[in-house]
Amino acid sequence: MKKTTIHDIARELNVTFSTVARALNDHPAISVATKAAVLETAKRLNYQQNKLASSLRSGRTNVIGIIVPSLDTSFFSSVVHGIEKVMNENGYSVLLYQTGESLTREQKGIETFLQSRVDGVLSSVSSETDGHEMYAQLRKRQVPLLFFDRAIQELPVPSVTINDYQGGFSATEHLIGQGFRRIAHITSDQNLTIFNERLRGYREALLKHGLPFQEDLVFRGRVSLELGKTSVQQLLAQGHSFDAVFAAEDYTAMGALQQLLENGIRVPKEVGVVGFANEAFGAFVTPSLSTVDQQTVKMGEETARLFLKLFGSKDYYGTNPEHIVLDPILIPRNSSQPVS
Amino acid sequence: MKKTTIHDIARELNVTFSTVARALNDHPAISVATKAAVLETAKRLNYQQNKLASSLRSGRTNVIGIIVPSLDTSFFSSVVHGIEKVMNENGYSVLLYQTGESLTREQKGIETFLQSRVDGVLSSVSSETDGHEMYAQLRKRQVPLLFFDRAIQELPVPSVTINDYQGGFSATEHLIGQGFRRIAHITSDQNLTIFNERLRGYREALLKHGLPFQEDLVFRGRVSLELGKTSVQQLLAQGHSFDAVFAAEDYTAMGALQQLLENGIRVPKEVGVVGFANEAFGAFVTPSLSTVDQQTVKMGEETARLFLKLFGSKDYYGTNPEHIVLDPILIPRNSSQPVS
DNA sequence: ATGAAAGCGCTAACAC
DNA sequence: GTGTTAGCGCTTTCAT
Repeated sequence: MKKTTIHDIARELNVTFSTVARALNDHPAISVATKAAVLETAKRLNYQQNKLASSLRSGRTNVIGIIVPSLDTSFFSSVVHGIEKVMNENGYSVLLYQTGESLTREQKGIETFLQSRVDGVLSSVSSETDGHEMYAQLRKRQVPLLFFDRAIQELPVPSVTINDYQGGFSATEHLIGQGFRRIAHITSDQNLTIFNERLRGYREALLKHGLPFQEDLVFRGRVSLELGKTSVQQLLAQGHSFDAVFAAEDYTAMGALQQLLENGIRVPKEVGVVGFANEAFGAFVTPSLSTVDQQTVKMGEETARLFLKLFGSKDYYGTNPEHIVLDPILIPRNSSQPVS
Repeated sequence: MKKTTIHDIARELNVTFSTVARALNDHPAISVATKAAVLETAKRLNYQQNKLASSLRSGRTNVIGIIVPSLDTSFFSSVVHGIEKVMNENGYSVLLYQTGESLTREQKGIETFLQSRVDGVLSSVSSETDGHEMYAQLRKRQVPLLFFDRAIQELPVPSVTINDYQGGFSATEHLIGQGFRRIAHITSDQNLTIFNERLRGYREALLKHGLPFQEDLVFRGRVSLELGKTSVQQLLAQGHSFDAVFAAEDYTAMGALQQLLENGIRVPKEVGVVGFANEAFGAFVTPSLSTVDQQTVKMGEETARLFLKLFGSKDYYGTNPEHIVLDPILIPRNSSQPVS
């Protein structure tokens, strides 16, 4: 089946193809009659506009590109869910690119997006310390860019993030409020702002309440169930006195929780545990895991909305970049509340 | 910054743009010298090929469209993860469309993909009983189509699914093997093949082992934690004698598990529970939840690979459609094993 | 090995 | 209100 073009419709109706084009794009200067006729014929001939041609000519694709480390995590898939939903409602299509935390692939993704002439790029970066140049490319070419969750701070680019500092702070303060005094922290060695900020929140909460910040209570590694377990093992083996664990990520918290229970330590009676991310399993485990919700879907929606708003304004890169910071929500559950 | 085109490069080197085009696509008939020069100049001028133009001309976009109900579920996001990974490795970009289980939006998604001239569509349908026509459109236009997980059986379209029948069968047989005899089943009222097949597997396993299939032990609704709870409540309230629950979905199984425990019923000692989907939480709850793994990432990868393979062959719709059926994997955990 | 020319299907500026 | 015209930036065929 040969594809129908506006020329086919035009021939059928004895008008020129530009009349057809106008009818299809409901241009103001078009008679009701021809418009109706064109629409009817278009439907009859099964016409589908060729967006390649229209984008090539008009310079707009109505496509945005999303860059994420991986969809195989509930966090990013849920953010992408939110982005796609809102963008789609506003007539945009979404190109997806996973980097697997690789800078090379991130590079390639941006290049592809550039070649596809996307109207914008929404990215959660793999590394904040590198990759400035490729993002500068986007700016040079005037392609709107927005960071979500993970931003390169040095770049003046709009962003939607959550207040990880506050998340770390309120998680820690919550533990303190529950009577815990010697709180260990398990975090990532990835040197991403999100983790550094959670750590900073942890530290500040301690200091605010007159508790010492001790480096030897901070454990780092690739956040995972495993890291949670080994950290607790070390804590125990090295005879550290501690009465709570705040892990910067839920799987890690889960590992800590499991290891504590395995060692016959009662949670939250003897040791309190708080995680971060509000993974689905937290509500179901015993004791249920206290955590910090990151409002993932909302982050996606806000990202899309901010993009749409800024894209509408004349000069995307002209004005001071807007930063939306979402408030994380502490979800106190049983693992951190010995009393209630 | 004005975008660089092959004409700019040509001008710079005093050759025609077609020479440049050839160099860029490394055409065989091109001198090593000019090719090097072109490549150097392209890099220097920051040239990025315009895929819109090239696709418009060549008729290939190297873009495929994916249609899923929602990314906000671990199942589909994980499948999409697998698809994108493989497609990307093979030089394709991925357009994403979420339907939210709405037929209208599915319709719109396909239309968008048609207009974007994607090289193929990979879809997990929202409804198997409707939407034949829009998928027929794709065929008419010779756009390769592949179903994954949820297929429309009546349509002769290649697909990658899992053997839900076997999943239901082995889950049920496992419970029987553990000594359970009166096994209730909780499933969806959505009338999707995947659920019907799990039910069929449940039924056949019962019959194979000389146990009666009883309609009043089958509960239907929107699969969810809630459904699991209410089903168990009904089971209990109506005084049904039962000693196990096989839920066609993990959250539902979790609800059942919670309700059982709330009623002081010991799991798996008194009642065994098996779910379906291998959600992350299953490994962490107490007792850990037996379930059936669906090999989500593998499904994505297989989907992509099958597409690539078929796309290579001359006549996509000519031959008999190939169906890949993955084997689900029973994951026995504590909730179903009173003995071990 | 390179050049010339046509055209993919559309948008948009300019006529009438 | 409709027609005419000129591209958007590339691929591809046919010459040379």
